[in-house]
Amino acid sequence: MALPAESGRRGDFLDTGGHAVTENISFNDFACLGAFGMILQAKAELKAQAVPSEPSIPTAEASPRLPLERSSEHADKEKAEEGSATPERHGNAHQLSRQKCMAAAAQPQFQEDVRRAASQIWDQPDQIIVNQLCEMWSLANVWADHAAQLTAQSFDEHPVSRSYACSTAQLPLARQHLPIAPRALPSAKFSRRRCTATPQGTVSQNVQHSSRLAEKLWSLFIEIGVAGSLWAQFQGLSETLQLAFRESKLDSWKQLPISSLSRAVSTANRWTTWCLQSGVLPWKPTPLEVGLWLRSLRRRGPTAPRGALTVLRFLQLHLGAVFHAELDEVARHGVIEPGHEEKPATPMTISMWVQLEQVLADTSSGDAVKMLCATWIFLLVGCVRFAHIQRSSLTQCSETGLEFFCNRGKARVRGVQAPFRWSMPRHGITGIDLYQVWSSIVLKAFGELTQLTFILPDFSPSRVTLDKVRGLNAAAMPLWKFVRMSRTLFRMLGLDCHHKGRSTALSYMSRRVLPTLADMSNFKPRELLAVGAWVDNKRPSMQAISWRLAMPLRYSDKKLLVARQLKSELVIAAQLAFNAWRTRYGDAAPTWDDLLPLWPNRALAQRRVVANNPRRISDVRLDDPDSSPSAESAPSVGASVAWLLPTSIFSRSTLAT
DNA sequence: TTAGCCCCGCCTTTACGGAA
DNA sequence: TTCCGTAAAGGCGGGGCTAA
Repeated sequence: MALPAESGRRGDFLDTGGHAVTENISFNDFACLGAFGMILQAKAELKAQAVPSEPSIPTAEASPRLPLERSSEHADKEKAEEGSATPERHGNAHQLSRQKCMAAAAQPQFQEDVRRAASQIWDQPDQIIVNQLCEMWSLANVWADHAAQLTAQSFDEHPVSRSYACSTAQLPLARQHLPIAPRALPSAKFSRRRCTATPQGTVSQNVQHSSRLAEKLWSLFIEIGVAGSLWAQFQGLSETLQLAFRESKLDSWKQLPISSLSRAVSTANRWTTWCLQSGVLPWKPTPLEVGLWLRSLRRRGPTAPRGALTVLRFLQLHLGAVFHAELDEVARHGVIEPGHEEKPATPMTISMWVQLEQVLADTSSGDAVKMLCATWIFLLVGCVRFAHIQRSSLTQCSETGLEFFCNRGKARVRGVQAPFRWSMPRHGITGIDLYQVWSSIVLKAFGELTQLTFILPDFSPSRVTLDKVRGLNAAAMPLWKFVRMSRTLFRMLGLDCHHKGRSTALSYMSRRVLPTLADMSNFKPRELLAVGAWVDNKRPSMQAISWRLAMPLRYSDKKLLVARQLKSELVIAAQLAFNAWRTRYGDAAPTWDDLLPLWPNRALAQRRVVANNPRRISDVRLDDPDSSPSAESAPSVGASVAWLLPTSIFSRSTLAT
């Protein structure tokens, strides 16, 4: 079989006998191949599970290499990383992959699936095509990895100098668990407090607020009246249809976040106030007048004009207000000031990570403190946003990992924010069982986990400081409170977190850790994407790569498993590096840069992950929907427990936003 | 393929009313 | 008087999309 000569171009695929399979396979066709290729791979693995030499993580050894032209420097580096990978093993892995594909293709139902999928591309797919699809996928997957990696390297503007001087022989026999020294909290008055549950909902308050704001927007629509672009159509409707139009508008606005609605209303108020003071007709402005208003906002901050222009576009779209936002005369005033530099949150230090886990493991820590610490660790090892954690339900628990369902993601597809699943390792850098600690508190307070649609419950009573918390509310803690409570906690622990010169507790401190470690581990582009879907689209190469690589990830049946194993690998790597640091330098707190020379190679970390995963998740996964956990069945550390939630949970609406 | 814009949810800060 | 709860608004991150 031949491969397309150049990435992204159309090309012919030839079978081994030199016959053209088809002409001009486009990238879209290739995407389709990827989709059912994943199906194929999943089915093949089910059949091939008995093969003992198959590693749990897709390592370099499991992927046959293509004869792509590569620089010797790169080849040397990769060789060093892969360690024990040999041509023989590559060949064996390739052969195994082919065998698995053929085994899966022999199943009648699967052949039918592939035939049906193939018919979407070719009019009359025959058995040859079906068979060739199997083989094409195994090579295409590897080809995509290499093409993406080479492209990424060619666009890498600021290559990081990495050192892999620390061989496995130099590392001490890394302990599976870091020592968890008893750590007395500075303020003992709240440390032993246990929490009780207090039912409380916030849904109605949010709905009422949304309704109020939506009504205000409708009032603006009426106020704009004939000056608006939608008014003529609206007036042409019958009274019944005008009511229907109003209802549809209100409904659509209520679906938007409250912050967006309130921003639209307040910006409209500021605009009309300025118009009043400046003698401008607010709903019949000239482009010059709108531009001058945007320019006047510069004193509020470097991005204030851009934010205002965004809202003007929103008002144009939703209310029909005419702000001429599409004209350059207006838009050029709504830009960020040149020279403005973004300053993202600094990743949490490894010392802080360890310290939070030590507090979590300390039996003298109170429930509120433990819940805060657990949330920080969840954010870190899960590599998710705080808002997503607070919209997530635990759906599966195994010996080595947890799987969650977030009922609303960030990405929008035609205006709809689709839900998504995410996974994380069950154990932290110190080896602590995160599920055990978290679930014991939640189960004690609420009696069960299946109805919980958030990770961190709000504290009760309201309006109290951390030391006076008595219980947990059946509602998600809002971000502002998490930040405030965390600042208090960090202050008590003597942790110093600053951003832009201010003491703070940015949730992104946690979320940026694993992507940083993935970079230190020299992850491949697709692996980076799997860890946190962290895409730098300001680099065009990465945008293209993210599209290309997201496709097979999206369709992969094992993406959660792969993501969790990659996250586990990073946690283990950090653990090994930290142990090496302590062996050499004692208790001195290292930065991530300090750990770079001690960073273990990937093969070592992967072996450790495999050693820690005695059974694959597919082995312990249960299909019994009644096996949901309860307070009585809370698993203990090391227990072989796995369960699934009933599917009905996925259709449940969110508690609070 | 690439550069760049659009859009909007999320993050963070600030200000203020009011409860403790 | 202190500090908590909340709203408002600026700022940031990143997916979606398209013209060149």
